[in-house]
Amino acid sequence: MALKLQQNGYTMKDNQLKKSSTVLNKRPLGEVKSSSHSSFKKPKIGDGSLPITGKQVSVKAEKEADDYDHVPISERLKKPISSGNKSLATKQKATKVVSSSFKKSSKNKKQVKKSMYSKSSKMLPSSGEGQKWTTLVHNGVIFPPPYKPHGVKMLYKGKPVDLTPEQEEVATMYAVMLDTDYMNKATFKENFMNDWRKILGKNHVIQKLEDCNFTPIYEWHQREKEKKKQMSSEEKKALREEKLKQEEKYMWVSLDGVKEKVGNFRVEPPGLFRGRGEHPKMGKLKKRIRPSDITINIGKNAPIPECPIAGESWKEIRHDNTVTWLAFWNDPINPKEFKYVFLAASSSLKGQSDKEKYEKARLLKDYIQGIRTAYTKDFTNKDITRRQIAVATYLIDKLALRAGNEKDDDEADTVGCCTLKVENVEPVPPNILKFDFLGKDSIRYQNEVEVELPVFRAIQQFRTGKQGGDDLFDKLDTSKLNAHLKELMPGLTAKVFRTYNASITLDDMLNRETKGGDLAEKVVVYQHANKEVAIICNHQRTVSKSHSAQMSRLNEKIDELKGMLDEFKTDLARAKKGKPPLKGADGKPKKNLNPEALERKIAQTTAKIEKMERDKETKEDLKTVALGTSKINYLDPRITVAWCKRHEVPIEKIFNKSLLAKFTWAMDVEPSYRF
DNA sequence: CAAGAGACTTGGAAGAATATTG
DNA sequence: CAATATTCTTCCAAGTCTCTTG
Repeated sequence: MALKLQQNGYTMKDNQLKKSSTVLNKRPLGEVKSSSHSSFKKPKIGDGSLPITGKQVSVKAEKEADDYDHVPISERLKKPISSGNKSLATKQKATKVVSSSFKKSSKNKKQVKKSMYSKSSKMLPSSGEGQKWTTLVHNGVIFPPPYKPHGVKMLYKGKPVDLTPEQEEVATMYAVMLDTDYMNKATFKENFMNDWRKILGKNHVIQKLEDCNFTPIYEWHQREKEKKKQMSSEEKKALREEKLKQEEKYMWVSLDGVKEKVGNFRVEPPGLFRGRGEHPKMGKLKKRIRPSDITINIGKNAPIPECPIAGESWKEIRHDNTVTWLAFWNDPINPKEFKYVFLAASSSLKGQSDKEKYEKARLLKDYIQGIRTAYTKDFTNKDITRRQIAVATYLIDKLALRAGNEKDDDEADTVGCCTLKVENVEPVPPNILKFDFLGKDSIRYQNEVEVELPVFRAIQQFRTGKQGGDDLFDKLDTSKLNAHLKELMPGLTAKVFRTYNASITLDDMLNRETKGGDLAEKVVVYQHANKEVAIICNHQRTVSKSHSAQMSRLNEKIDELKGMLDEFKTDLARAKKGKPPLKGADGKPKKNLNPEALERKIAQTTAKIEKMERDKETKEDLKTVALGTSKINYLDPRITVAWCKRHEVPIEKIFNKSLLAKFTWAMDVEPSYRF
């Protein structure tokens, strides 16, 4: 089994989370990197651009393997495993496991020769508490290119204005957003103008936004976009490769000697802050980040990345192996907060904690009965805090609400469970609760649920004597709630319920609803379960601009097919009597078909209509539901993998390339796995 | 224990790439 | 094969939760 997990050069022991209290220690490094596994670590490091010192890792760089990364999986499968290139062979193997449709897992278990690159000797199994890595080598971050002035003049009171490049840059940020909804937001415009004015200077010609006309710049930008689109695919490709070449060295790190992908190695470019919902800071200028804003975290013996901007230097270098970030800078919009550079989701570090997340959720399975019994009992506890904790936990469990931390006044006004306001929950006798609030990302949550009478009464009572804007749970916050949850189960927090409920729902539905049928039908079963979870978690998306047009086009097509069907039917009736078919709608005579042929046509058309009706229905059904978020964050991939194995569904039907990479750790699960 | 710093996961939208269709 | 629809990827905002400090 272990051999199959090499993509990231690591394996994980099953059941790292046992029911003991030690379980929740962050990363049992010793276990993860036990020497028996580490000898199979993908030895690929360096690639020549990562300057790895002998001290860091005693492995030679292997260049060739990299190009291989860009070969599609299907292509890779065709190539024979080259025994001459170890890293290539290893990689291939890992890929094969991922992409094969579980024909026979033992086939993939061919022994890999013990690698000379084994690092078991330096994998100190006793790595300390909270330690995330031993060696870390990377090249820092890449900066967006400096601003290139275009010289297109905007108008002020109808007259062209000269702007310095700095002023023009900010004007262009605004002009480019002329066709967005932000133009209808007074806050956005005001914040923008305040920040732009600082750059224009006090006595600039431009004083009022209302007198500005950005359309020349907007139109210039549209033309540029069009130009880019019209570029021949050959030079598009050349451009892409050029970019890739530049970024190549920033894309990878060597973590404990293993080559891993970086997530966001590009420093965020300057722009206007696009806050969601009614964010008080929307439109503010997000200033350019310079090297002197950036703190780098890197292994002690690794060379300090060269600062990519000549004459400038990093703010600080740290060697903190208790964290996973490679770099951070302060968010220019909210300087109290940080922007981190982390490894990609496909990295072992992320995979490791992802697995731990699901193991914790599975642990909740064993406690959930007791927890539910306990909070049900507490619905009527005479201690109001206990009562509020009970009801809040109930809502988090039953409705998959988020915890609801306190928010500052300079953020959008959204709520979660603990921050629900009286006006967000309306009790409708006898026992219905009507929820209506803005949650994360200002996504609206609207739901009417029937609840147990004690819950209903408790909510009524929490509301009495309060204003609409007052906290429903006035005795509660997330830290109190989580502190309580931790007493019920080690490591339990509010968000675990979301993971648990999402995954258990998937597992349950897949196992109840898979009834055989063909591949397509099974995929539909999966999508149906996926949709159910997305609804529970309130994962929404805005309906696409062209949705209604698409729907009416579908309707037209269906009508057209129905017309054809009618024609076939009359023709059939006539053919049975030996008469020729009527002329078609276009007036042209039709081929004289025999009744059997017409019967077939009718059957075909009927099937086509039915399929289109179904497609139409699912399309309408899913127009506001986002399936991706739950797939990425809430559904234990092992449920999916095991189900695919049991029902001979190729995993690629469910997971795309990135998900396959993200979930390598889940690929060798037993077909019998249940959440 | 309240507030704040810090680090990490989760989220929808926009843009890019790819597949489908007319 | 161009236009359109779908899917994937990137972007970065917005959450959760822990730990430290006073």
